[in-house]
Amino acid sequence: MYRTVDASVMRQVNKQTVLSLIYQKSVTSRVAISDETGLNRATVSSLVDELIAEEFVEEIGLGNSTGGRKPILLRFNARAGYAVGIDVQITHVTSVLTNAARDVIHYQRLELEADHGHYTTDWLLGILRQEIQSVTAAMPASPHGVLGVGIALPGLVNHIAGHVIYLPNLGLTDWAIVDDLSRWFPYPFVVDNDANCGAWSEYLARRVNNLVFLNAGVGVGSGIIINGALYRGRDGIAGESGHTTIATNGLICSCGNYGCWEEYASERALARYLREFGVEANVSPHFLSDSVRQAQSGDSAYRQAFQKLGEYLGIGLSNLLQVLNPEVAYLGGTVAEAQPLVFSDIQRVIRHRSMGANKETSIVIAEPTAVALGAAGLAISQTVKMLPVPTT
Amino acid sequence: MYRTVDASVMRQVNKQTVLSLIYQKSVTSRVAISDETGLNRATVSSLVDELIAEEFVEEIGLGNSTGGRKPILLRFNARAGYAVGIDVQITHVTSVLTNAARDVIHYQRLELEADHGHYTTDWLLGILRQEIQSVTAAMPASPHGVLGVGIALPGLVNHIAGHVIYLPNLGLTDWAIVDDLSRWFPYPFVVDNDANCGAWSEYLARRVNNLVFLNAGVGVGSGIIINGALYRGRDGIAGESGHTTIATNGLICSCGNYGCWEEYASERALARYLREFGVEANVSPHFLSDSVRQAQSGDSAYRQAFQKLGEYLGIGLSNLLQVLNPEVAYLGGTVAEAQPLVFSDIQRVIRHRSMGANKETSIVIAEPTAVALGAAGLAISQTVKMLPVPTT
DNA sequence: GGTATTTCGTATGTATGTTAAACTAAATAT
DNA sequence: ATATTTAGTTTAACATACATACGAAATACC
Repeated sequence: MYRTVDASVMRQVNKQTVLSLIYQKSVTSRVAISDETGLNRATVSSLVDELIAEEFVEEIGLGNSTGGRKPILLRFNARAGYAVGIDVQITHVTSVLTNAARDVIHYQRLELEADHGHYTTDWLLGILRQEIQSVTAAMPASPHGVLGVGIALPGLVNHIAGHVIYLPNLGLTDWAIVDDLSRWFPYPFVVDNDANCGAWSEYLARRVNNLVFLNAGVGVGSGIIINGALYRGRDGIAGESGHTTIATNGLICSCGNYGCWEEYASERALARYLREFGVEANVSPHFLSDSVRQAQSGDSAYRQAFQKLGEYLGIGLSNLLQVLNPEVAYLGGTVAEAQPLVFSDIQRVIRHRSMGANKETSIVIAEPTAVALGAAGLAISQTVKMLPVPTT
Repeated sequence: MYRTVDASVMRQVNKQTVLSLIYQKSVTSRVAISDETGLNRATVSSLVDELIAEEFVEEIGLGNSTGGRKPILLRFNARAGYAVGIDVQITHVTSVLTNAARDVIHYQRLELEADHGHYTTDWLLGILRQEIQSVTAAMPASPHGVLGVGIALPGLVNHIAGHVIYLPNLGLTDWAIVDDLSRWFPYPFVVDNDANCGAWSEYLARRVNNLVFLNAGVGVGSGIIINGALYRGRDGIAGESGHTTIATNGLICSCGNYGCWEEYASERALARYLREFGVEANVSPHFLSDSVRQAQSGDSAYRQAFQKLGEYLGIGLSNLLQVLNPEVAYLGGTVAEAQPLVFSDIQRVIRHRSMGANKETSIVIAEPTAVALGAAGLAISQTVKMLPVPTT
């Protein structure tokens, strides 16, 4: 409840500051850390010594002198441990193995049967087990081993309890997923919403303190970073921007509401636009990439459908910018693959619909692995307590 | 940049914790503080002694014993100093004088000429000077005197520089308001957006860590509290929810965009609905309260217009809930006066359009003085550094 | 009524941790 | 060769919270 500070908290905070700094920089030195943080050089020395003893930091030789003793270069020990990140989407599962510095060591993608029909927790548990097994097989030996396994899911998740609340596209509810996985593996597990994972990934990579990560695929959701921490809201369901109204009397949505953004800016929306232009279209594992190819080969129905998608992405993004005034907005999910076809329309609509400084907000396309990487990053952050903490 | 902790920061944080606790509680004691915070009793004693010396805390006698020595009761010294809060709206100006505990000592309201036409900074400066003068005349003597003057403005404000960026309804831009006021008074000044002030007021009153304050009057804006601090975004313009799209091809808004929420859920919108129902109507100082009276006297055009207003308030509020998942949403501004006429429609729409737990978010009607009180609260928080800080 | 017990608050000594300053180490500059 | 500069360590001083003991002042109980 009340946060008080004693000597040990003081040291912990300072140690976290030092490790975070080393984590961000590729290389640095004790004096450089002292200069940047304002901590006394003696304090930095003592903290760094501890971090070296814990094998989270390593000395990698001497740097260049500028007229005096050469600094001992310090680096975050990327090989301190490894983490697994798994991004579960309705059409495919992306898994990564990263080292502690979040470099991707191994990547794999599994297509899911589009017509599988009904999904069960057992079925998904089996897939996750297999993914964890095959990904960790690629892991080298290390002092800390598996720092954690992060799982990104498309829907509502109680990240504290490690429970699935509701995954609309998979039709799964109330599942103690972390408990089930813990029966099979001795690793620390983390589950979170996919957009939250994406947001955390971008935060760790660029340290933008206030950002929005839009995950647009079959559905649309967003992750929000505020003051360098994930913002989850009262019930952990903040960022459900896919189900905000952008057309008061618009199309009915799967959630029962009318005019939800998701109905206008998702893969499902793209398929509908295509049908409106006379093209037979339905969401499937390669639907989006196939459509991008069609559009790029010059098919005008496809081009127009993507243009419409871009405009609606712009409308909803503009709404997010107006409410949150973030430093950067990231566009991730499968829709990000359509960047060349939608980006200019997104930008145009934002410039038209946003006010003042929001017009200039940079919109950045995220890598396809962002969500899986973020899940791994969450797992690392949770285990290595001295790195940035996702929740305040 | 980097937050480090030494002994003095440690003490400062703990002192802030102690004073914040005393500020919230009506009365408490040293041991109770120790129990609640976990701080050692000796530490609490020492911190409380300092706070008493600074006259921010006072001992008010002995409490009841439960079988031992009676506790010395402690209380925040409400008479430590006073603060002024001024809420500037297009139709009226509300000013309050509060003591350090934010009890209202004096209140006054000034109607503004609706047909004044063109507003100037000199004109507004004159009004503010007069308000400050007459409000501080009611101020008793105190150890800290005027802790600060807070001014809430309807529009974009750079609260750090103390500059007005743009007040759309008043047509004022680029005004170093704090500099101008500082030439006339030796008080610490704070300016902020009106909705931010309202949000801060509700936070101080109830300590809800994540909330949204909707200020709906002639225009619509919102203030956002996240993790117990005002969230302002990159450029200090977060919360411009009045200019989010709720109707893609809707009415043109003063901002140039189409389908802004503000065009559907403000006093201007109410006037339009009334005209649609055949009633001659325009925004003026008493337009809203007059309309409420008309509706309550049974006029069906007015009732229907308010119902429509309620529905659209619900749509936009639902969007805010979906994105921010706050603990509570507060409805302030003049539109709050219409509570009996709009509340059930707001609730109904939210229950229909929001997902899961957001359906149950409590919507609370704010007092008409909330914004002015919040401006005073910001001024106090800025001066008395040991109270909750509005920005992290 | 006297004594034990409980609770509040303070005084004292200790532990922890940061800082300042002196010092050592090791480089470059002259 | 010597002076100067920069990196990192050692040492003593200082600040602060904490544990413990203690005194103050009430209630509970015989």
